[in-house]
Amino acid sequence: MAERITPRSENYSDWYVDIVIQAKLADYSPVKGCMVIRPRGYALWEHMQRAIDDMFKATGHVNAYFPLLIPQSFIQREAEHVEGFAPELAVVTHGGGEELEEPLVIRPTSETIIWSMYKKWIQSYRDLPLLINQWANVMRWEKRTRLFLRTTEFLWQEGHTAHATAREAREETLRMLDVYRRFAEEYMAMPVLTGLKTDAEKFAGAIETYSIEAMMQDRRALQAGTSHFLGQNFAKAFDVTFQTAEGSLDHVWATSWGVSTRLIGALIMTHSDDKGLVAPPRLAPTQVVTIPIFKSKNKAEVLRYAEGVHERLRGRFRAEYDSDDANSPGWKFSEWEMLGVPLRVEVGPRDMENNTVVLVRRDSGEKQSVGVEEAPDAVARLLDDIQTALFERAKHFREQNTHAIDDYEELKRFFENDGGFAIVPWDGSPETEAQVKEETKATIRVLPEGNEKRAAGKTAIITGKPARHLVVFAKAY
RNA sequence: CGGGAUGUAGCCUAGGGGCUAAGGCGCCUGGUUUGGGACCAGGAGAUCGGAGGUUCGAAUCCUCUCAUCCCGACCA
Repeated sequence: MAERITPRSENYSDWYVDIVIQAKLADYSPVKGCMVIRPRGYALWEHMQRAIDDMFKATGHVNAYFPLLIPQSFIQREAEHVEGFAPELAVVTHGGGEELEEPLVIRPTSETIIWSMYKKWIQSYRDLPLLINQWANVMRWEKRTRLFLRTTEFLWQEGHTAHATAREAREETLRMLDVYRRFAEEYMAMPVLTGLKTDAEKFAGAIETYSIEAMMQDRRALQAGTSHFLGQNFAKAFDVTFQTAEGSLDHVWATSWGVSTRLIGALIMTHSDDKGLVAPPRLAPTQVVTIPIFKSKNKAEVLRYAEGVHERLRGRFRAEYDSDDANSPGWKFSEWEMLGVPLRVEVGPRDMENNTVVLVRRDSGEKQSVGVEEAPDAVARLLDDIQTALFERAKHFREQNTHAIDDYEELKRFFENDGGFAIVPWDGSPETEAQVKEETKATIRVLPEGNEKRAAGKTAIITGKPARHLVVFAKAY
């Protein structure tokens, strides 16, 4: 058959690309590094957006929209920020057939334009906190792109908040990190580690960066969301001050946080198999597909019966019905498995006779027969079971591939072989971090909460000094 | 950005200076089928990734270029 998927064991990268293309999630565009998100991929994004957006609203945030184009000088206002982003900016130099007086950059992120506006909107502590999110596209000129994981243009949300105190801003940073963790676990069925990034890995312009990190099936880490405590860096760069209740003038404290269409890549690499996409039921574009199985002599009756089954399902679930008689049932089974539909309902003459349907799970292939009356409840129950099973399976996989390693030689061997997450005592020095990266390609993904206490009494790798942190090393995307 | 590989119909592949570019899958029409990727017959679909060059003649040789994949460098 034409739609062959490269097995994961043969070539993990090819497998990933095959899934994206053949599950019709995205396609290459004529422009290097850009991609078209196809309806099935975009539907995944829409379901993600809805869930995340609801969580933002529930935590007091509102949406707004800031422009795509930013004066080049804005990016240069914050020293670290300009250094971090300069190499990957796309710059507009001409408009209306004339060279622009000042070039405009296409936003790689919107801190600068947003803070230039916050300066106008914030005068008093009564204007704070300001909790704004935007859903937008951004552009970063990446040298090596991969569908969903790293593309030149991508879709994301970026929250930008302003607070009266450092404490409030820090709380916000952690609150949103927790929103991301909950979203990843509850909707994507993707377990994540959370924690602080090292200075080497943090956002350009942040004081502290936190992230959620997931383990893909090749045991590499994927940073799936970030939340930054920006301190007063941008407030100072854009001179955003407010008058306190006591009458003094102070710079505003800031956070920013984002997740992107990269989450779709994370979802694919967390759950899918050699038969195609496996989508968690809560986000799956189609949750259940009904496939009638008929012979020419009973076609009309079976179709009538199957349509009745579909009718029972479609109000309650994202349901499809595939009665096309150009393809055999077997072909359809494979096709819908490729597309990642969590549950298949097979309806044939035997079911019609018994007034039953057959339900088949995408994650396990397990089949069961239920009465047609109970089908909707059974579908609901199975979708929940699949959601839970996917999470548990991914969590088990991560645990199986997470090891505490105290010895540097052992750490090197670990990353030469299968790799995974290594919990390692670290002396806290950038030199040690750089040496490990140089020699093993693994980086510190996060410093988990409370790691300092657990590091007590341990000896750091390489230097043999007392460990200050117990950190997670992994090779990353 | 450096090294490697690959671009021939929607997809996969054959053809490596010479006649009308070949096959499989998919697609269209008709018929038979249908509980794990069905079958028969007929049909449509290609300026051989793009540009330039060499030649009487280029899918084939040369140069440049674009894209994708792999390995590295880079990557909040």
